[in-house]
Amino acid sequence: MIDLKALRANPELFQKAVQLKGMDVDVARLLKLDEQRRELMARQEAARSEQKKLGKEVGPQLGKLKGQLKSATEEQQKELTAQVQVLESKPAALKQEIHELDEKLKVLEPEWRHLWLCLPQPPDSDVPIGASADDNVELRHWHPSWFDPKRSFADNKGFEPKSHIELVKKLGLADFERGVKIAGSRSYVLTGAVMRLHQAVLQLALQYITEEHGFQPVSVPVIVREQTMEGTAFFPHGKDQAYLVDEQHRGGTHDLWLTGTGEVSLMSLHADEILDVDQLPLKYATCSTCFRREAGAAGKDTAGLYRIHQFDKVEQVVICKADEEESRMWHEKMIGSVESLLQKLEIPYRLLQCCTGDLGPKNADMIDIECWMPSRGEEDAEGNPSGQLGETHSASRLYDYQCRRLNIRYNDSDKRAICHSLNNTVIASPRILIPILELYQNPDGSISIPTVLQPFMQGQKVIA
RNA sequence: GGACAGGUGGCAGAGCGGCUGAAUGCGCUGGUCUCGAAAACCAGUAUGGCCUCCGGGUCAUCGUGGGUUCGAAUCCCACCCUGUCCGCCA
Repeated sequence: MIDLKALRANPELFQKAVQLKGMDVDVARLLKLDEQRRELMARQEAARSEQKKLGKEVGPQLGKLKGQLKSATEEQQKELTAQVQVLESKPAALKQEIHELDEKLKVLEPEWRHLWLCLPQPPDSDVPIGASADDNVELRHWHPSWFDPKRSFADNKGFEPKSHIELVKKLGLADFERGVKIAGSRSYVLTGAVMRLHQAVLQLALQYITEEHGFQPVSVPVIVREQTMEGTAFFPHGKDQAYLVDEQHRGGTHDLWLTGTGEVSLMSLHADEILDVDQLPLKYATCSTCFRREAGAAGKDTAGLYRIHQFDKVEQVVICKADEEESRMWHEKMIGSVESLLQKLEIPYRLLQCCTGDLGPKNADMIDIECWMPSRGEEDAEGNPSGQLGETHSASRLYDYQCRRLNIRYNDSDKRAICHSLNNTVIASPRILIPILELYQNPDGSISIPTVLQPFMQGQKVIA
């Protein structure tokens, strides 16, 4: 959410932000509604002020007159009633005026508010301008010595790769058919060692981020109120992507929503709180099940574990002081910690600087990480895939955009300010199982378990 | 799911139609006193919006939303939340 004062002072900046992000928000209309709203409110306040003043003068007199009415003769009653009417006429007119202004505000406010909520965070000046993910810019890449994605899989490992789908099917450790039978498209069942591998990678990530990087582990709700989705700025823009728990339909008082990321609840922990500067930065991590409708992705990545409706994710957030340097520092730190985790897992990856068009409404800056997935990409004449990088991580910097909506503030000596927030994927599984399963496969279809994951799998070294 | 009780400032707690943005106590901040501290005493101490000639002005907020009234923390309705007991249950 944008500071309306900032919008009024510099509308061009926000007009440009809308354009850079390829969004459709009528900034001029918002400004106009904002002006109308303030004008109506000013008139209403003046009327209320008058009403209050008048009430204090007239009220006691009215009380007295009405008291006298009870014991008055018929003649006196007429006289007193007339006096009451005179006294009541002016406040009544004001009441009517206030009511009418109220009605006008009620008409105007929903649209005003919607536009305000839709107004995006301007991209940072150093974010490259671009229309879509195709314009994202590679920052750096890394790979372990034993696998260079510049060469083919066969060149690296001496045999042609199987996809993670083939591998787990052959091992009998995943069942997509039954997943679909139970829950519909993009559903899956993991079994045995692959289920344990899924748990292992999550455990490793949570332990790593909490113990080595000092993030506080928190277990949070994944079914939340609409205001929680709105406060974290996933709504209104991302409403299509969230599953609705339609409680009203069956007589409940309010609906609930399934969260698509642990960020929603982690960020909402301190909604409407005024923190002390000494409490900052707050560093939280959670492991939560994430639900995504994948609306608009029909026909895309339909097979396997890449694009699915339900997965688990270790997510980290930082709530810090309103300081650009500090925000940038945490962004770097979080990205660095994920890089080092991927290096422990020995997965080739690259960092992408997302361009303006790929940022989403709430981000000032976003860095994605893509991991090497041998089964993706074009197939050659023999049907062997080229391999391709696939998105597995995303690190966002939001300045005060999210905390303003959530109303998370802090006291610093005699100043009060809105906090900054950041969030980042530590690991999302099963998607991360794709590079792990495919890169660590052996010619016989067995899968070696990465060394760092073995302690989380009772020392098991191979899935066969 | 059933039956009660209750939601007021940082905390405790009064108020139950106008004098109440709110008594009192605690806490916190500053000051007096003191070699220093404690105690005592004095003063200050909610949040947000709008306007401002930057002195201030004004409105809203006593769980939330409606209503009654010239006027609501106070009366009425709905909802939310918390506590206690019973039932069910991972």
